[in-house]
Amino acid sequence: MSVSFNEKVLNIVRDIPKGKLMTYGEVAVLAGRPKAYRAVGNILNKNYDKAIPCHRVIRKDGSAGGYNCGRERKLEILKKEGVYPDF
DNA sequence: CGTATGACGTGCA
DNA sequence: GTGCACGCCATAC
Repeated sequence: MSVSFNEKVLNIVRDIPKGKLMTYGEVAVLAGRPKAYRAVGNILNKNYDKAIPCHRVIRKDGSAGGYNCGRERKLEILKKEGVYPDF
């Protein structure tokens, strides 16, 4: 394994285009571990990077979940992006 | 190494 | 629709 699951997740999340929403499950699948959605959240939580739009990663329910910078901030950004999860 | 925790997901009452 | 329990993976202690 040249790359760790952690790097893959961060890479995928970082590659999320503006106005696009992704769920932890989707990211986990693209990372190669469809059942590691738990780990995906943990990785983002501990490895939150400024270049990574983790605010574009939400739950399957459409809920924002959480955000290191503040859950409200996440919703604010999503709303600004025009991708507000109004499910 | 084993237990506990966490930005989750699904199932059942 | 809401709440609780179980399962899954990675990290921390």
